[in-house]
Amino acid sequence: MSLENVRSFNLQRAEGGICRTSGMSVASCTRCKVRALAICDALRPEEVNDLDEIVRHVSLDSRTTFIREDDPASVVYTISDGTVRFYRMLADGRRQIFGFGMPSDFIGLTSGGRFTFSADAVTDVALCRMERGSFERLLGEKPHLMHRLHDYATHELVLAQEQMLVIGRRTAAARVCAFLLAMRDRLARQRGPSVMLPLPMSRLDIADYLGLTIETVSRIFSKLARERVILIIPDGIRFLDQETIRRRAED
Amino acid sequence: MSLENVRSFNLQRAEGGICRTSGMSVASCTRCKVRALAICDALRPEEVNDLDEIVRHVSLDSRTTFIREDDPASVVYTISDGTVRFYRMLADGRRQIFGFGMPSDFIGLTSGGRFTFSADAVTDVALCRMERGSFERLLGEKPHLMHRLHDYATHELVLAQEQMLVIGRRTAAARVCAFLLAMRDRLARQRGPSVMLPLPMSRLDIADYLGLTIETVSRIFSKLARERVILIIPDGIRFLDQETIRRRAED
DNA sequence: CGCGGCCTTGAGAAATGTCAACTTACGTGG
DNA sequence: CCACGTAAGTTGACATTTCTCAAGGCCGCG
Repeated sequence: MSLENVRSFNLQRAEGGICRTSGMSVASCTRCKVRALAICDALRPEEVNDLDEIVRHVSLDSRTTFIREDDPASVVYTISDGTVRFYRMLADGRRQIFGFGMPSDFIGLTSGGRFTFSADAVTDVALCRMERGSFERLLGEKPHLMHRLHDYATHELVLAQEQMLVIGRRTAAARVCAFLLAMRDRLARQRGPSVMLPLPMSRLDIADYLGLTIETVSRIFSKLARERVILIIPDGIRFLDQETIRRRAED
Repeated sequence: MSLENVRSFNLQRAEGGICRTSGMSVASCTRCKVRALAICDALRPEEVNDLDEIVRHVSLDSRTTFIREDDPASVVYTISDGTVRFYRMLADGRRQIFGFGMPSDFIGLTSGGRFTFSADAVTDVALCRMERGSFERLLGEKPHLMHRLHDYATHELVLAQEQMLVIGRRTAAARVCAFLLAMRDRLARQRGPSVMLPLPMSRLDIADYLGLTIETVSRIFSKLARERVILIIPDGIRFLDQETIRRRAED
């Protein structure tokens, strides 16, 4: 391991902790395209107005860091568009990405009043921002929302445990294949099944999610492409032989 | 990686899914020693009777498997005594332990109606068992309990992410040191600080928790002992130089 | 006293990381 | 529109960590 693991992440800084508000941001939750998948779905149509009261729609440029580890967790978000990465870093620059947030994902499960992770926009991103106080008041009034949030947290826990298994006990090639399948399944739930898989995150992001180096990830992508299991296209891949990927994900 | 990763885990089987009921099992939640640390603490003293109505106290011999992956998640538990391991296994015998359950821990955060992990008693164990239906009814009646459970789930998620960082980005020695410190802190919350750390789980369990092999864990324990950083004692260790362990946990 | 389970240690193998060079893609300014 | 500069990705050669396999030690229990 190199002593100083210096890497340039080339990040923007979100001004004053809040991000520029986009022109699109006045849209109402009523017309939200991802509501059915988000925790907001727990509210009945007539309750959605209560959401509009506390939501501020914000847009972030790609590479913007909008949550920093140890920040007071005074806001929560729902992602309405784009991809986000959640991570922690070690003093020497090593980074572990905990997951990628996609539209409908909730951001704000924290313990002890502070964020235990940082978050950046991987692509341009649109978020619904709520003050934590307002959100918790709403939770108190709407048991269904509380219940839905708890289900979400539990699901995230199951995913985190699955990822522990992937990182702790699978070979490098299996991790990459498991990642591709998990991303495909996630996207399918949003937009239906497809052999095209957009991958907005970089190889370095994938490496830091899987506990590998960028070179190892790159070699495995190349090998899969050479064997005609996937086709590498700009910002994504196309699945050519899903059965082989499924098999490799087990190793 | 060996093709067949055969290991003998030497397990008992819990009869009929339920375990022998011990003589001690009639004790009431009112006198429970771990209630203050468990989610039950969310209930006011006069509400604890509602718990007694739905709790069955059960005892398990060490090595008993009492939850199997994919079982319908029809019960939940709180651990009142002993140590439990939670894990998933791959087809070839590789195992990832997600965590060790200790007194006051809740068991039953599941998504989709089935357990996504297995659980064994590491030591003899005492559990409070509740039918999931009864427990969820209670949750519905007691918003404070629901809130407390959600906090518990969120905390578990934060711990799982921390463990992802440990497994994905730390060296073998750092993983072992981080494990020792985490176990110490956890025990300290229960019984106050101590330089004595009992380790009821085997080296194999520790290896499967840290994504390492038993040999690697053993070598690191030996090295720490040779350097007088820890003292290895039967079923545990004694900390001799905590500063060094803290430093090593960062590598 | 002997057996089985767990732990330890050593030697060599394998997987993955490191370092360095090179290619490709893309946006910007001349 | 081209040329350049930068960031991202790829590939090769070599280093290192961790794993694998094998042997032996320790200890509690029948």
